[in-house]
Amino acid sequence: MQTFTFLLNPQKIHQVPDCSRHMQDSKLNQLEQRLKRPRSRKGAPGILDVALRAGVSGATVSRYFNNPNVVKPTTRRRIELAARELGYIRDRVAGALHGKMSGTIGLIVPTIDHAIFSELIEAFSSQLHLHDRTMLIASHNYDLEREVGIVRSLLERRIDAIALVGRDHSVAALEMLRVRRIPVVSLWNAEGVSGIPSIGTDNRQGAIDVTQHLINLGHHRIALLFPDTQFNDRARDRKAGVISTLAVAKIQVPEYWDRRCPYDTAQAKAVAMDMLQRNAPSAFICGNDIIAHGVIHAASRLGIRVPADVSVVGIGDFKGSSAIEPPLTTVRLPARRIGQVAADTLIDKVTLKNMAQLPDRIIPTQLIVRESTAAIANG
Amino acid sequence: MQTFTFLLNPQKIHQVPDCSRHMQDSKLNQLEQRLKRPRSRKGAPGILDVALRAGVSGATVSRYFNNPNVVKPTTRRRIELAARELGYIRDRVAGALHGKMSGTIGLIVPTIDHAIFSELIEAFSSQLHLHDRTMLIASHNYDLEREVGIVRSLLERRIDAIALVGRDHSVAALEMLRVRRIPVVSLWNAEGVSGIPSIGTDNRQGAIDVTQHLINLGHHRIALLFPDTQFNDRARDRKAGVISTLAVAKIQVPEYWDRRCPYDTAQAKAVAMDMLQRNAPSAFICGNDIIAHGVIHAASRLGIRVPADVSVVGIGDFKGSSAIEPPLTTVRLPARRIGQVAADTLIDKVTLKNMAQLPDRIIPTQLIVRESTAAIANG
DNA sequence: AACAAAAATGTAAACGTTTGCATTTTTATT
DNA sequence: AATAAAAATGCAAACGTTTACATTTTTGTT
Repeated sequence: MQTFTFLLNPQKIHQVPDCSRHMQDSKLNQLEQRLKRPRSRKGAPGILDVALRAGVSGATVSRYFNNPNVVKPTTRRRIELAARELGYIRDRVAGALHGKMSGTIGLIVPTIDHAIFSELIEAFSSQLHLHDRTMLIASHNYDLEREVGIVRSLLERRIDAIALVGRDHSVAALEMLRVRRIPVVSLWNAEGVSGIPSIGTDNRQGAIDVTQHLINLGHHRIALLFPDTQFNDRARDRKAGVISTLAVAKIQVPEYWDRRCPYDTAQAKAVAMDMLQRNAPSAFICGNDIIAHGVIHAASRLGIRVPADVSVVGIGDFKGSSAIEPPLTTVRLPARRIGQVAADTLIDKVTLKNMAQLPDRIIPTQLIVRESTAAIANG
Repeated sequence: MQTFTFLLNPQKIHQVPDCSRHMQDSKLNQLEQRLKRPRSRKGAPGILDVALRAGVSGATVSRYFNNPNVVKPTTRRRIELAARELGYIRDRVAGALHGKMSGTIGLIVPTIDHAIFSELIEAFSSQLHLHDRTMLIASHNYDLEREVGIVRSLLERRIDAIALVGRDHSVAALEMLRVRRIPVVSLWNAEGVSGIPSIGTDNRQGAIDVTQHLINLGHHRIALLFPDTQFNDRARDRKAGVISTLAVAKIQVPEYWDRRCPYDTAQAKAVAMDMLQRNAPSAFICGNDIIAHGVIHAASRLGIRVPADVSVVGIGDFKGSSAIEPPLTTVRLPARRIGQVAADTLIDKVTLKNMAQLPDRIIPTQLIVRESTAAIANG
């Protein structure tokens, strides 16, 4: 609620921007310029305006902003006052030019518009803001070619560090980052890629947990509904976990129960309805909660009771999974935590210049048993 | 998939940029440094390295990147080659310093982790990328104080323009933007704030449409489930639309059917269960789809049929609203379109420097009648 | 072939900070 | 009070581009 007073000197005089040898004029002009108007672009005051007003040199003002305690308290107050009166805002761009950090950190996600990533993004962004950093974010829609362009674009903006979601990345992008020694972390997966530390969760383990849960309940007629695993390492890991666990229990999934399904509730619902009407399994394992929601809706539409007639598990514990009817048994992925840890890690790396390779951080998943699963009646 | 070869020319000789008298050591160091590594920060080549390799001046290289068709095709190719060989990446920070646009545009949203905003964000971001711009995004969680800090922070990063979601903004923030003549648009609402053009949708009209739909079906025992309207102008507009439409139809909403409900399916479910068990209305109007989902789940849990026993409408047409059982009658808000138009508008304003006040853009809503509403049996 | 006009390129001064070094002021020590 | 040491400040050269303006090269015309 503080009031800024923007002092604009009305009788601005601008002389010719004389750029030639004989410096006499030039020097004078410069001086004049500085006296007459709040110099610098767009009428915004610069560090020198503040300095002038506070009766110190620009260097001192700069120091005041970067390391206040090296300037004398008296001076400090004068600068503070001057800055406030002029409505001064630092220009980090100019600062960054000088080899300083830009204060921006990049985040590349497959897509922003996705329940689980938006949680991650929000957490990452908030954590950065807490430390006076800004986030540059971009999405590539699972297109590694685009990822290269995005990395380049972020590099052009001098990001100090970058977080990449997923394990599959374009070699060119990684190489650009390596050459420039930009700290990188890989998010979401347990194990990272060559030389890139990862902060993530064990997707495989999460999948194992829900599968085992179903097996424990006596299910063996189990259907799988997973997204395309080719360009999605999360889905790949999860499905692998499911398959291996089922194998241990000697459960085979016939081909017509192993269906591919995009990340979309409506489409999942359609696929599930089809399956439920023909040859219904006793349980569905879904690649993520969004798909699981579709299955539950499909059952609801067909009057098939969950969990009495069919059990459903998801992976993710998205918003809404606890509220759906019946509440969904799933495995919680610590999206917020990952975002937060990622931000902290990168800030650390940047400020401490600690180039030591960090160990991977695995943040555990958690099986959440709700009401969409039950033991089969005739075990 | 192309391979970059990073050719580092070891025996580069550069003349001493002699600045100052007694530079002996320093001079040596500098020279040494330049011999040892491809000059400039972090081992990344600069525009001058490219120029040297291509046998032209830095100016020409700069021109090549900013306006290729002013350099002769022959030269163009040489520069292109040199840049590729060195793995050169432009430094927009340095460019921006020169008064050029920074190429970044800000977006401030109440929260990123929100179905409808993340759609908006994704669209905005994609559109910017299409035009080689980058998005700086931040969220303030409905805290106007924080908004000031965020605006300042974005300004420090020299954003070229900014989009603000909502109509309520801190005066200080707006003033900072005004002084620096940063193009601003206000998103989401039909009418903007003083002097700020808006790109949005008529929330009021959307609310009127769903309400009228319900009235047409013969409902008059109607309950309202809205978020707190104090810091949320969208919710405020919507509720106002509902109330006025009901008033025209001479329908009163008793206080116990006018309930406040946060933006959360689980909590909406709880509130709705309570209402359905005591004194059930014949229809629910929900402030947004998320809340409507909660109501539908509540009914499902209690064995109350939708729409046979109770009708439910939402506002928003979020992902999942078409797949829920029963599919939700709601009004579609053109989030993606708003994001896209916003991006285009701001880019236009920045590049054309067209400071003429733009007219507000109202993108229409659309009533989507699905299966969660029905005429009441005993009209 | 000579010349003017147009196109391409080079030169060097900005852009708004930061920071090493030099200088001044303050504080502590005798 | 004189001096050394420490703290505070000032000076001016970076940082890596862009862009007037000057200069050179190319093109077109006769």
